Amino acid sequence: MPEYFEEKEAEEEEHLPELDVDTVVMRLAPYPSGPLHIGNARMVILNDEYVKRHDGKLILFYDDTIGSDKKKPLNVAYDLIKEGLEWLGVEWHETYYKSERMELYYEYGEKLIEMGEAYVCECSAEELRGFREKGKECQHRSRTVKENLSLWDSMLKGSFDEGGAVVRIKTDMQYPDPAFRDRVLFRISNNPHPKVGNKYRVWPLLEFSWAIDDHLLGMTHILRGKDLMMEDKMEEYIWNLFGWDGPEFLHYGMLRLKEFRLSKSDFQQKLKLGELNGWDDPRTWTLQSLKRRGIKPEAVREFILGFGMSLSDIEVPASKLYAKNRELIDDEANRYHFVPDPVEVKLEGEIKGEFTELPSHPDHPERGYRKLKTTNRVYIPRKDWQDFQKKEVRLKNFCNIYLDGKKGQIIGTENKDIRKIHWLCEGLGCSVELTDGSIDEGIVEKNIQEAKEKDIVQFERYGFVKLLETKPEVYAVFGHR
RNA sequence: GCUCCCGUAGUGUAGUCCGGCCAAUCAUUUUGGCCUCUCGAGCCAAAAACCCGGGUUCGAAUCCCGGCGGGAGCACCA
Repeated sequence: MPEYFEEKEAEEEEHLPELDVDTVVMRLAPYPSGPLHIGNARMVILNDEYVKRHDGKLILFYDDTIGSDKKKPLNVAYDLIKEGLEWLGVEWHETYYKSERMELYYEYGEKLIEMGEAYVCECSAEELRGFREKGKECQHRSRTVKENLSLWDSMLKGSFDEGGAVVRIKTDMQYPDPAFRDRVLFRISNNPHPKVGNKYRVWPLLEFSWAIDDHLLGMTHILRGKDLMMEDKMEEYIWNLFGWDGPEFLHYGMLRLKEFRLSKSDFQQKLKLGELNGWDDPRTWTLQSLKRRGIKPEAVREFILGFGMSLSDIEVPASKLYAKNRELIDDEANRYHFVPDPVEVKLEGEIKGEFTELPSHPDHPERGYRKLKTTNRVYIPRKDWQDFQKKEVRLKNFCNIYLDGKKGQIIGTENKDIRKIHWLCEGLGCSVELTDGSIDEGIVEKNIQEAKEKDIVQFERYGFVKLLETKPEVYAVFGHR
């Protein structure tokens, strides 16, 4: 099977621009508010891919600052993220946590204040926004270094309430890009942190902590979405102040899955409310959920790599991912009959034999055949039962019938060139969990108990599913058609 | 409103930096046909694109200017 993947990959043209360097040091910076989902996969895979191609070093750096009320770090997320990375085949060499490096950020923050490049600001968020829009300096900006240092000390000691003071960098309030004007470097939060509890109340913001760490850890390239381009400029600004040479930036455009728009934090919310069954609920599109649906990590990787490093903002249908996955699983997935929402039809006419045989896989007769019992009571999907009323249809590998209400007149057994439907005369109860969280109930052939749990199989004319349980009844998760 | 980014077939993508080999690549999609006792897979064929307008040039998808369209940022989120 690995050979099969290699062949496929060789065919695949990949268009990642080459880096003109010997080796690279790069980082993955997930925020632990939930497991990785398909929307995070681009960041992960691109970084991993570049590092592998250049035989470099990849650092897993949990970006676990305190976040916001809407976006809180979550203890279970650390492991869920790791689990997702391992599943994707990402190889990283070192692991760091922002929450363990707070003293470092304080140290460099203080340096910036000493240098007169940062100041403590007591404006409210609204005031700050107003001044930023107008391009005006607030009254706190002109404080002396000494004042600032003392106020910084008060911040650390806890003399300010949440929202009471922030540390801002001095750029230029006239700077053309309003987003860049005197950005906040540190702020106060009383929220407890899953790893360090209430030990710290003053937390750095993304661009500052990265400006420090990207330099300290010797990053050569920062690969991030183009939504973070402004953060590049901020990091560069800070490196300049310290006289550091910074890594190079690489960007990719915004990728959206057509059928998926929510964020990790949204799911955290829904999970609490019981609207979702878990972090691997198909509606979350987490890596865990994809695994559960029988999506192969290789399919995800190829899917992502197919977009290259394009800076265009794109919206892609999930069918594109499914197409990749189908290429990978069609060959291995054995076939079974599953009749959702079964309707019983009474056959009229002679039935020859008690069984019929069907290949486990049409392209692989060597895998053997499965037997299906044939009686005069047959179950077919309600959809087919409706569609083929007053029509002739073939029960695959069994017989041709003329369907009239709940009766089926047998009119032969030869393989005629008419539409074929799947059917069952007996079966096991089977539930299939769909992508929208609903369940298809039906019956499946008993032969499925030969399959192993976690196997990916195809329910003929229905789709590829992953078997979660086969005994006593069958529980499967729908992958795709 | 301000700043930045992007704009090639239905959807993505290659080509854009270093203009000609691009009457534009590949995948997917759709439609035919073949094959197959699945509306799966496979094989063959076809459909289908350089946002618009100027300019530079012998020559522009590629360079310049101007529009238009889409996205992101302007959070004490990441």
